[in-house]
Amino acid sequence: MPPKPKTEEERLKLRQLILDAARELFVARGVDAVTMREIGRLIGYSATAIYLHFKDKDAIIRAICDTDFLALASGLKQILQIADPVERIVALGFGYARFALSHPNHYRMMFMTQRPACDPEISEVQQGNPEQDAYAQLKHVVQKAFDQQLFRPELTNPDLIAQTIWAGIHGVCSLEITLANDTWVNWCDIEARLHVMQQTLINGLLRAPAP
Amino acid sequence: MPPKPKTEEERLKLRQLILDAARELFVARGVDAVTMREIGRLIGYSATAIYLHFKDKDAIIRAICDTDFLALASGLKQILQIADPVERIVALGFGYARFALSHPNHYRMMFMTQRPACDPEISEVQQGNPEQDAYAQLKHVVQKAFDQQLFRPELTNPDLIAQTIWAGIHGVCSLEITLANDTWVNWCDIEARLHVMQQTLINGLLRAPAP
DNA sequence: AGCGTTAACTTAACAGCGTTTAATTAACAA
DNA sequence: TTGTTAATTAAACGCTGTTAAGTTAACGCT
Repeated sequence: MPPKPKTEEERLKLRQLILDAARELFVARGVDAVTMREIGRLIGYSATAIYLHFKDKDAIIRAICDTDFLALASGLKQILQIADPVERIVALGFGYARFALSHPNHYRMMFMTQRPACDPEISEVQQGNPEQDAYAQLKHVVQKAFDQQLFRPELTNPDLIAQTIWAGIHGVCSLEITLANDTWVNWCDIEARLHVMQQTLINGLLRAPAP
Repeated sequence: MPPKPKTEEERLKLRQLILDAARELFVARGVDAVTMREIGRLIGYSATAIYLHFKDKDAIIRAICDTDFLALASGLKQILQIADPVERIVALGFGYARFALSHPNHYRMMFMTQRPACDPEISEVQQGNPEQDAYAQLKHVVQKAFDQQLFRPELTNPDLIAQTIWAGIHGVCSLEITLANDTWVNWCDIEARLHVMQQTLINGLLRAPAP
């Protein structure tokens, strides 16, 4: 409604209000289907008011992604405490997949559309910090297993191993998200697909065959 | 420019002209960035002329996808003649990946955005025909290897195996397409990633360890 | 107290989008 | 020669993200 100098706290509160509304709409119907005017309407402001807090729509998306990268990493954090290195990798994969499949529109936004470069200057996520960066978690866990020489001897690059695991899980999840409702393919149950992928990655990467 | 009753042949020619122009633009800059007016301009017609041949933009996309599904399957067809069943699966994976990585915008259109349901009524691609359907090719090749009991005994569903292979290759390609320019991850060489994924799938799925 | 400045916010407007409607034009059939 | 009709376009609609130009109310200053 009316203009009144706001404290920094109030400004942040409105910023968060915008983010929450945008996230809610994005998650429900996808980024492209949501309009600025709609976000404004939901929080009781005009669309242009949003531009006082975000440069453009992409900035909102980036900010949400940032938060969600943190949320993803945070959700996986406890898995790092599993003792067995192999079990830990598998658990990380399942945790990641659960996130992807239960927040498909989030996941699409984060990993299935080229993000606007996610400027590290701006991003609050500390790249490489396993507390905040899910890829760093995976890499850390893979490195531990690598140090114990659990992988096949021809695999000499832990990064390559981590990226292969990621790609495998991501492949299952992203195909599910984009083509689940496609009649073209006679899809098997998603849980089964995920499980077989996990087993295949383990069997294919580890030195000793799984019990 | 002007109006003159056209033969069916001429109509098809213009239809194809539209498709070719649209494909060129789509491939170069992605579906979303290309406008109807732009397609029209490229072929020397107004934007609205397109609507005499296609219901809407989605219809163009569908038609192009259809053609490209055929092109993909056709490009992979010769691989089916490889004798060794394992070698054949690997070659199919590489062929598929080569298509994805050398036509990223095509691939994005075909496998990374939920297509408008690709009505089988309209589609000219014969679903399940290995001559025309790349997934049918994979399934066929996997089935052959399955019949020879090359896969691990716990893998009792050939569909599940095929879908795992697809997901693995797709995971590598789609991550590359969407996140290659992302500074977040310290990406290994794409060829290396692809190769390790192939090897992992083979090692992880096959009964006997690879030589 | 009154005046200017300024922050917060809105309305109006712009350029562009996909698409629809209405108008134009040229060739054919009668 | 006149209608009819197919091919095409220009104009318009409602939408988008975004910008420019107001409007309004609170504050600091004289």
